[in-house]
Amino acid sequence: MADTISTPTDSKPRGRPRSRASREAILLAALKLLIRDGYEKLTIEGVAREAGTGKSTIYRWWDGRSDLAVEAFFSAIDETLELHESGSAEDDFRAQILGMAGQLRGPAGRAFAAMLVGGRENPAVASAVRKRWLDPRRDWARMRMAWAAEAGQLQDGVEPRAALALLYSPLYSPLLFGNDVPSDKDLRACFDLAARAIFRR
Amino acid sequence: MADTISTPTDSKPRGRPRSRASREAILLAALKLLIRDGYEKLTIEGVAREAGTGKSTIYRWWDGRSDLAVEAFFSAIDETLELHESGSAEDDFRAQILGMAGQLRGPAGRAFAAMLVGGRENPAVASAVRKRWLDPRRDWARMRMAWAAEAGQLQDGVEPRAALALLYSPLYSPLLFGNDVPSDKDLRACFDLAARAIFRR
Amino acid sequence: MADTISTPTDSKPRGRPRSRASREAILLAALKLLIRDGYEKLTIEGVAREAGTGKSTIYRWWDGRSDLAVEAFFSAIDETLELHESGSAEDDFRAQILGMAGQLRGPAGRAFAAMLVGGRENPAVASAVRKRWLDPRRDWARMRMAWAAEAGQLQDGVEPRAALALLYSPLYSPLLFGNDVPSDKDLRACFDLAARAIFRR
Amino acid sequence: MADTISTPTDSKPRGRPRSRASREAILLAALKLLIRDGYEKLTIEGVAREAGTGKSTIYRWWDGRSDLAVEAFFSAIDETLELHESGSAEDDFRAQILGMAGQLRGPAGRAFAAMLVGGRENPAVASAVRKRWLDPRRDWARMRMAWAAEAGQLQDGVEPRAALALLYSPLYSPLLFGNDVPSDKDLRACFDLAARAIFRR
DNA sequence: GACTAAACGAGACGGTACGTCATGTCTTGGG
DNA sequence: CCCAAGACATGACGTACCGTCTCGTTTAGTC
Repeated sequence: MADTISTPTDSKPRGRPRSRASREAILLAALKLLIRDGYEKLTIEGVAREAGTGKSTIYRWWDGRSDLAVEAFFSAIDETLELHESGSAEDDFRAQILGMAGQLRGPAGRAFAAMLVGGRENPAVASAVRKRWLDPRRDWARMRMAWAAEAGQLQDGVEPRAALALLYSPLYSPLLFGNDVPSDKDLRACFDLAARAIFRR
Repeated sequence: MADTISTPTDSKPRGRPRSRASREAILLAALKLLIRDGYEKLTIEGVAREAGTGKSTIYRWWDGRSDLAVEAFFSAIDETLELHESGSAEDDFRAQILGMAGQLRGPAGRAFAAMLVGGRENPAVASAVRKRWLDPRRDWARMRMAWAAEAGQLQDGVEPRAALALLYSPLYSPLLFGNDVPSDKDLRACFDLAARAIFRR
Repeated sequence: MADTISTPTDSKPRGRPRSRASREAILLAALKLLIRDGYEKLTIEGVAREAGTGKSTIYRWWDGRSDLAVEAFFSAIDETLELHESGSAEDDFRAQILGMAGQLRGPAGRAFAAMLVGGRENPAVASAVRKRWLDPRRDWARMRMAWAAEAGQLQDGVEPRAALALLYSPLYSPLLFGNDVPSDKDLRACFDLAARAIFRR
Repeated sequence: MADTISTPTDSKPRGRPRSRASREAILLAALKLLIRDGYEKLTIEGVAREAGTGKSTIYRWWDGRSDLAVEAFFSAIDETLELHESGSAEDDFRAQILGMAGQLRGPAGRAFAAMLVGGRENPAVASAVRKRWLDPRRDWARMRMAWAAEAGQLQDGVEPRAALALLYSPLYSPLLFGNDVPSDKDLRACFDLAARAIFRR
């Protein structure tokens, strides 16, 4: 750690260092426009104008608007993966789902959906969203579900895959139709219903 | 329609009418490109080129690409709303959901998602899809659910709204992440799990 | 000529016809900027801005700035090739050279030189200038010189090629050094000197 | 003046001295690109790339591409002003003109013309070329012509200015049209013709 | 031998213009 | 009157250089 000599990737950053201010201005501008006008109307020139930078600075660091949109989005939302690991699987899943809803609620959710849109065309976006959002949450969920199964907290004959799909789908599907993430109240109702079929209490 | 004998594409380029042919060529071309390249890369010029028509002919009948995409999509998929009304609400819902999955499976589903999600910017698209696809099915589902409630087929304390969300979400949500509609097997597993919590049997 | 039916290249111009107004506005703007700022600072975007047209309209009809500059230039100067064919070769050449000087004097000459510059990179420009300006004048001059030789108006041992070079070079060479075409007075002095060696009187 | 020790502006050059290697690499690269691609396509970045230096090193010592091009050109050609001062003005002028042609022949001549003519916009280029090439030669020529006049070697009524224009123009004017400097043979023919009218023999 | 200061390579910065492409509108001529 | 063809003004695309500006690294002389 203290060893500055044998850092594995000992890359000397030559040339003028990247400007933090520009980077932040660009991401902020992109997010603003993404939320205000939607993904389809997000233009690189617009972002450059809004951020007060040159286009080349954007193209130097991002591959295009989809790439930029992804990073703008993730730079803005609270991406932290809160792990709730009490003894009760049901409580843990409920807490996590409500927490995710909180993170995606409002403009952030619109931007999230907007990006998933962009991702349809550009595989890189989809994969980025998957990697940074979906995968960690899915991995945690699978693990937690496996643990619950071991602990005998699942009802008989419950397939973990189907159970996870049932628990999480109501959170995402409204985004497909241009709606926001459901309210906590609605989400709770869905969750409790699903939980009836899944968890042993 | 009845005339199956005369050569199928017997277009005598003499004289006047081309209206129907153009219209169909345009819709076909639009669908082809929509499926092949996705919504975002669908261009009016591309459609005109593919269909061998002038751009103005497209603009005369449609408002823009979103409008065109919607109509192209619905002109192609089997939009029929199959109503299953046996005595068992569970059977009816299962049949309908699996039927919808069949309609949306494959390229059609991708186009569907592309439009839904790509049309987020243009409210007209979302509203068209809602009007032609979502609303009829939701209306039927609400009605069927109310009927089931009356008939005492629901378990105690089941909120119809939440129940519907739980039943239908697993069908749609994968579309948001660039995946296809789930397989019948997966869908069945989800449905059966949800049904445990919802229907009295 | 009057036969409108059997025109050899009977091309039916489909689509919207080219706009004369745009064409003229573009050429005028190009000329204005060419003269004001020089060839090197002539930009397509500048011309489009000045002319109030789109860039694509320029690119649709011209290959680039050099091509545009050529046409702008020739659309503006009096390109007419005045043929002076009196009995005296000396008088004819003098008249033609002074006439050319008149056409190239002032901004036009600067533009002419500017284009020859542009032509260094883009062979098309050089060839265009050659074709529309140089060649006709050189052809005439060669013919006139041959005629003079036949008529015994040349002194002994005068090579026509060298004689032509001697007569015309003083007109052009100042352009190379950023100067204008010489004054009539200077030109006359040069011409008379050369004429001493060339023409028999 | 002869004192190389106590130069008037005896500035002690603190810091790292200018790198000769860089300077030369830059000039060489500039010349290479100037000849290969012409003046218009000469870019600072291209030179820096070719020379393996940073752009700032170029901008530190030159004002821009025109300035650089001028110096690159003159660093390469044999700029020496050969003075031929025999008793015969005709012989002296002929020798000098043929000598200049030799210096300007080939790629160097193209570069020369490229700069002259490409530098039309930037007065600095033209003036530099004038100062380093044209002026010394013109001064010598004027002097030599005056001397010839005094010595009675000119024919009656010969204006020195016109005579000089006549003698030198055929050398330069082809450069304007993208051609090379004339061959010695052609140049000789022109010169001899002009000489007939100018020199007394 | 350490210090100082300018020149060096590298390359990021805000820009301008490039030449291409799609937009949605318009204007023709022909069937 | 409809329709293909296609010209039009607009504006974003992604690229190439511009000339300026940091950086960390040489490379002399001066202390």
